[in-house]
Amino acid sequence: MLDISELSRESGFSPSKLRYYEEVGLIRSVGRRGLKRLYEDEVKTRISLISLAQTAGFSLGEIKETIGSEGRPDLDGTVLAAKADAIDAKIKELTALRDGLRHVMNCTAENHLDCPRFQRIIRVALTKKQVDGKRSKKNPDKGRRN
Amino acid sequence: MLDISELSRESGFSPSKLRYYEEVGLIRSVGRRGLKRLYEDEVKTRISLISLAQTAGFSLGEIKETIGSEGRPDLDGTVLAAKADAIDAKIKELTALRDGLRHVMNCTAENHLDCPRFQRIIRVALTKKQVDGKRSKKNPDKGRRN
DNA sequence: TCTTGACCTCAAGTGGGCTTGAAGTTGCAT
DNA sequence: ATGCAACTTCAAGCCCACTTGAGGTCAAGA
Repeated sequence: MLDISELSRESGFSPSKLRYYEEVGLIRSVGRRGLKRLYEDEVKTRISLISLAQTAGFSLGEIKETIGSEGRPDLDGTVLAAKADAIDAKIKELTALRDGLRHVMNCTAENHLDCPRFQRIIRVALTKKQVDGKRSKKNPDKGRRN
Repeated sequence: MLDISELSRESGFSPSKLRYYEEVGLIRSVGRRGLKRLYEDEVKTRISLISLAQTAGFSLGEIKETIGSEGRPDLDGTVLAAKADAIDAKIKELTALRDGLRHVMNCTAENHLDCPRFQRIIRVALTKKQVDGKRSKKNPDKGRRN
């Protein structure tokens, strides 16, 4: 059992952030000591998980949907699998990007965007993403979601 | 040379997004055909790069700072190296997260947050992050930036 | 008992990254 | 010459993830 300031100190999350997460149902407190919220130790793992998932680019909504509001809501296997696959895809993109940057560092081309090697690296990373495929016919300014 | 609708179609970025990027100096057009902006082909690579960098969690500001407003502003090697390292760190986190999720999928523990294997995976991912170290003394609600 | 300081709630504000909408301009086809 | 679709600008709006601020409450110590 920890209060909010302990949890904040140990997790590196500001108290306001912790309260906010509780408000949106990502974590929960299990009571009060006076006014102070009390958290179970478990919540530390939960917070770490949330932090990682955010790094992976998931929204709080997606995270909640994946890990549930309580610990239990038996994390649906297919959801988890989908997220794991999404992360895999992201890892590939990041790897390509990193390689691209490292290449640029010791590439002598004056304009790196013209460097064929660089372009290939970037393009390869995105062909995976191109599963997004095609969408709206015309393009009267509307469209896509990224 | 392409106009905005062609670029939009080929890149999957909405016209408004392209105009916005131009406004903030991430891309540039090289003239007009009538009213229409004209872009060089180079900008496609640039856009791909921006997209990847966003996936990696960088803000538009950071991206601009890294790849410059024009193609040239000779991408500072140390900045690039730092970004590459940051991406490496992120890859490690994502890998751990993915492994964690995959583990949960065929872990029989009723509450996965209690599963020691899972906890270890998560913890390992974050110890890398703990370079963030310590900060403010007290914790009167102020503090940190994540 | 009184103060103090760390917590509390709730509403409003912030910054990033765009999108939307109104009003105007343009080139091309009729 | 006229219409119209596809652009243009500019300001305002929106969603997300929080932070900030005002005003209130509590419990531990002087």
